[in-house]
Amino acid sequence: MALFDCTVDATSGHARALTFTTAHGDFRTPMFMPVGTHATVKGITPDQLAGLGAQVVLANTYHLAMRPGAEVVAEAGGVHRFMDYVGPMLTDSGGFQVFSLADTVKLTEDGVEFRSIYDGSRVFWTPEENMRIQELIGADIAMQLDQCAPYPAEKDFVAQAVMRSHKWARRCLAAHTRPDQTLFGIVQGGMHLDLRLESVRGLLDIENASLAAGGRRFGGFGIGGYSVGESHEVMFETLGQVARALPADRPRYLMGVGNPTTLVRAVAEGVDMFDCVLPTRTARMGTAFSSTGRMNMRNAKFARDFTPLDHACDCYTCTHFTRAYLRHLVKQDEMLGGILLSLHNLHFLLDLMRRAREAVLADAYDAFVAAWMASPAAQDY
RNA sequence: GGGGUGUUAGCUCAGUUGGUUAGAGCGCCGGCCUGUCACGUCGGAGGUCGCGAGUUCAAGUCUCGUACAUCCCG
Repeated sequence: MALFDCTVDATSGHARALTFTTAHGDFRTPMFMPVGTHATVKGITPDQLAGLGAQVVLANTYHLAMRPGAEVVAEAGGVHRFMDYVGPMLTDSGGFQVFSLADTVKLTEDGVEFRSIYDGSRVFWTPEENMRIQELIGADIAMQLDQCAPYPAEKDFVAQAVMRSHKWARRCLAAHTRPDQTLFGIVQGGMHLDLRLESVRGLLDIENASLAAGGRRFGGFGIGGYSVGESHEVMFETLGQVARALPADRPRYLMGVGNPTTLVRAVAEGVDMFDCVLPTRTARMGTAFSSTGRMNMRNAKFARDFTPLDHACDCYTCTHFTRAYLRHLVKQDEMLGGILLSLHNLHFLLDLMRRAREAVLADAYDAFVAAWMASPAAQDY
């Protein structure tokens, strides 16, 4: 298969199983992508990521551009060689960070000006500059610079964010040249279905114009602007229609979502890819996903519980350590606690998506969802 | 034997010229975490202020006695 080809291996209802080709290997969906903001999935070595069956790993353009600098990563031979990860990688544009981290953001006709959280210096990003940085970092997939509206927000404001994201999408697509890297456009529009569908149409118009001019197309599409504080039900009111409005021959990536039940349900709506800090961040804070629901390993009830973390799990953590020991590590603030829980939580989501794919291939995804929703694991949704 | 100092939450300590339901840090218990500035964050329980007596409208705060700890001098 050629670079960035996407094959639909199977469908089951709206759920899909895709194979996508990159210069660092294929990845198969449905898929969860571990987040490694600073070119490291906190506490987890690349060997361990491979062992977990991770496919795509994320890094963040904002953070890497500020430290150590995109040029340093480029000098190292690109982000893969820099962190010694051999599989596919994706960089978020950092647009989310520009708006969520900086206290003062100045939008101009040409781009966005903000202050670096690292040293307070002024930074000005045009879509072209953002593409240049992401090409220097060198992930297999780059994300367009976009504006993610907060929630709740006035509809006019959300509409403006959609318009701005479209302008930036056009310029990103035009500026993107690296042959071994593909670019994903991003759908915005908050919780408004009309804006969402308008956003999808806008991206497809931009793509068609680009192709007509001999330019590139989007390798896939991010669905941004969800999981920003709204309830799950509010998201699901529009998510399926938005996902299915996107081209069926390319991956749909729901950005920032990592709740197990949300993943299971979103796949049923036609979403293919996810990323989230939830499994690793909550792990470092002492929380574990499990077949019986979330477990706060700081709880006193585990002090003398010498059974495995999750009896139904075969990850390294669950096959080697007891709840009492894990609680001890977490309570004692030992770094191994966060590492072992991160390994487990990542395995949990990675394995969940592997089984989801099996279900799609067997055209039994409805049953998979039903079984999940009826299980104790879905209780904390 | 004489003198000094101390005794307030599980631990280490704050507590104004005596004045409403005695505080902090840590610990303990629990919640949160969704395109990671996250070893973060929010909340909760827990003290008859060593003990006894007194002065006072009012004592953790003053007086006396006493127990314990600790230091110094014999």
